[in-house]
Amino acid sequence: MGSLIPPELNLDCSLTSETWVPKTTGEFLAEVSRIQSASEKVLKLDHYVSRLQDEMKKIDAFKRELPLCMLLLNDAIARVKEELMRCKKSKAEPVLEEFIPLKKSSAGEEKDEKIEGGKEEDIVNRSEKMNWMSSVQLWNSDYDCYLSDPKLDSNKKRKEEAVNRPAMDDLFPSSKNRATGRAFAPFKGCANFPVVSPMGKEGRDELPGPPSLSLRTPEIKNSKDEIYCSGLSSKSSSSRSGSSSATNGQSNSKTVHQQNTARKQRRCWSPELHRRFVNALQHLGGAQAATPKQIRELMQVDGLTNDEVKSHLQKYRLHTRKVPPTTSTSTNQPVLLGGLWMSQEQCGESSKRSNSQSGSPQGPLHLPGSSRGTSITGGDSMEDEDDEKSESHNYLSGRDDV
DNA sequence: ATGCTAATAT
DNA sequence: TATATTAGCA
Repeated sequence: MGSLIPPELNLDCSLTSETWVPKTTGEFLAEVSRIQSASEKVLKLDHYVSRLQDEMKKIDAFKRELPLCMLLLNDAIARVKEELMRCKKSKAEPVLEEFIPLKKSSAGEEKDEKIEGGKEEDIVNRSEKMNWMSSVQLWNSDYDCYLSDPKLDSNKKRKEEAVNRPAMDDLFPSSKNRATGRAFAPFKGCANFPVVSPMGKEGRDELPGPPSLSLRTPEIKNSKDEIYCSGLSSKSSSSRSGSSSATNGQSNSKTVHQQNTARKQRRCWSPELHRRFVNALQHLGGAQAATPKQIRELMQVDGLTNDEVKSHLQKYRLHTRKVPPTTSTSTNQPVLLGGLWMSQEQCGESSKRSNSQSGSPQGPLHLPGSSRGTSITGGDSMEDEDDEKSESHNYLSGRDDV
């Protein structure tokens, strides 16, 4: 392989008389500026550019994860190239050399025109840059889609029956950070969309004002990061989202394999959702006593269906059965149960958010409950769930695993 | 409507 | 392969 590498890219330090010592772009430029010989400057700059490009190639594979690195690198390359150009120019007109201000700040515009004589490197560069740009874009849009219109798919997702369900869910930033990377993605985009109660389920309507939750099941997922769970969003707040039709020109059309069988999208039970569920369960007297319908009503989650609740309840029962809930007894083991269901929160599975403290900045989710209307403001930290805390419950230690 | 099982997707 | 969730049936 080495043979393929053009001399400029060769890392072998021996090529250069001196050992290559990494310098920051600023340092490097400053150093170069001290060089008198224009041709030497060009040489150095060129070399530096090569190195930068070489590194760029290396991290190319991780550009998604390292957008900032790419950016910095790109920026550095632009700066150096700019300088390179100046030098080359000045080489032509040596006289002006001293007048040339070395300004490093102007990274913005890059002129690709290379004087190298139109070597292919030039092309490479350019394409590389473009490439990078596009990838970033991709990334963004991708994400965007994800936020706003999951419907667009990405690779393989299952069917979208989504038709009547506006896409959306907001995600829990907290729980979402997956190692995969989009950690830094801006979540501001959380879409709470206007809730629609698709199913016209009776339930929640009766309750008073409600911050009922709108919860939609995720339309689709990317094979990779897919899992975004739906969060809860308050109905009232919604009203945005329209814009999201960002059907960015992604190549989403890729694999939309819609299955003929319109199978429902899996309901993602986010931690919050689950909390509500458990909460409701308690109000109703336990998993065994509660009925799906009642639970659903108590939960007041928009879009949640009886079937879903039923299913979840079933699973819940199974799990609790496995690990005998020593519930109220003082001996409760927070452990098992908690852990048990934690797993279920796959949605947020990797949600180990560093901030162990309050642990749940999740969303603004208030129980409608007039019962506990208090904590609106500080709502975040401690959940209002009185029950939950008092109960020693089992299960949800959802807040933090630390 | 609820509970259980089979089917199916992840 | 195991598990989670959905679909169907009683």
